Amino acid sequence: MAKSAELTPLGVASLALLAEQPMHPYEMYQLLMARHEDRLVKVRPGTLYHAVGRLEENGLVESTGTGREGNRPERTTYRITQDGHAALDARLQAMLATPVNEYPVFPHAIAEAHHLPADVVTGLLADRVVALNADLDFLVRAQEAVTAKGLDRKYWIDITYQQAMLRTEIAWIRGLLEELGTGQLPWDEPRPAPTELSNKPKESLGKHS
Amino acid sequence: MAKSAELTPLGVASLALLAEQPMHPYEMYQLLMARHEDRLVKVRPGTLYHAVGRLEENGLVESTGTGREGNRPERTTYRITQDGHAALDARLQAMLATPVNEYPVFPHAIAEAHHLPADVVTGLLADRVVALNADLDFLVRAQEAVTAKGLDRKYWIDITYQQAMLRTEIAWIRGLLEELGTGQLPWDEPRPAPTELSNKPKESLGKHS
DNA sequence: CGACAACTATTCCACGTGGAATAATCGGGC
DNA sequence: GCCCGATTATTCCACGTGGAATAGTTGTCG
Repeated sequence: MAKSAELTPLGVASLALLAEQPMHPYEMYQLLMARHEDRLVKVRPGTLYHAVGRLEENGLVESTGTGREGNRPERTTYRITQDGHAALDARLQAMLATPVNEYPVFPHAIAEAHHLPADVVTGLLADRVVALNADLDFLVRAQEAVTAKGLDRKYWIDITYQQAMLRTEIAWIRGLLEELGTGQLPWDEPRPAPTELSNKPKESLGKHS
Repeated sequence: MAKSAELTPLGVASLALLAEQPMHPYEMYQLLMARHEDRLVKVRPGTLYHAVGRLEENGLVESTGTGREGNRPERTTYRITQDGHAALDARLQAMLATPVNEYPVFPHAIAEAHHLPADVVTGLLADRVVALNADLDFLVRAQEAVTAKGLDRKYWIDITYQQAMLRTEIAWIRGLLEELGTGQLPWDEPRPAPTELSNKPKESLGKHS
């Protein structure tokens, strides 16, 4: 059990799988894919092995022997430990309770959008709305599929969350497009003063990182 | 001008600054901080120097001589190139038009939340709502401050976007808390079957990465 | 006027990720 | 019965990030 250093998202996903049942890494990969968890966590085979290796170094999982089937490379099966259960719970609690800024690119993009002319921006945003609608559609289908299957709702609440967020983004962009179209929101004027770097005290409004 | 390899967020921010005016890296750092752009982009002094160095390798910026003031370390001033302007525009357009999955942790957290008992989850979510409300408050203040200052609205539309998203998340969580409270959404039953890894064809619903 | 904190300015190292490389085996068509 | 592509299963390397380390310099409080 080395120093902890915070679980990565893939670490959490792996631990959660091992909490259900012992497995070898490739089986985790298959399960994650079969359950479409790659929509929630970035899953890359290479990264997965590293993630599990780290879990082992930190004593959160341990290998329960290595088996071989035919002439395939050796597979190491892992199981979760007591420490692993504790770490998983702790991390999950933190992820639920504490919002963190993850620096999504879209807000950054609109903040810098004034570098582009208004008509270009409207075109691009219209494209985005189309793409977002496709995503939303997909989520609605997914929800239908999963309800039809009778799967317990607590296993897919994230779908309703993503729908809600998507709908809001679409609505917000539509509003912006409207304002740009009617000229309510002026855009293409030249920028005022280039630099400012005065020495006003500036109350330091700290936020969570 | 080496191979392109896609601009990082900090690369975009740096380029955008140099599009206004030539500068040395530390000045960029100061400007980004003064403008509170670190709310939109992760800014770390170390990373900034690397980012600018890479921009130079790729021919997007070039140094316009190195000056020294007193006995301070040497400062290299950079300016944007033609290629730099093009790359910035291209990247901005892509960021605006194309939604990408950035794997935020909260959806992942709620998807795994069934590992925890219902009353714990409600407590954690209540905490999150408090924190989110504080964030929202902050953004409302920021908006007031910036309107009072008479700053052109196109420079802070991202604030209204973030408010909208925040409000939606809060509302969604409140809804979930309601359902958990009334027992409308059952939670604490034991999980049904552990593994499934059958071989159903499973239409491959591709999405943007 | 001396000490100490904060700012200026940059470099360096360890870590996690993504993607390619490897290699053997299985399934399907001709 | 043989070839080809997909699947199984894992390793390795290059890159970007975050945080610490460094070191001189300005401002401030007693």
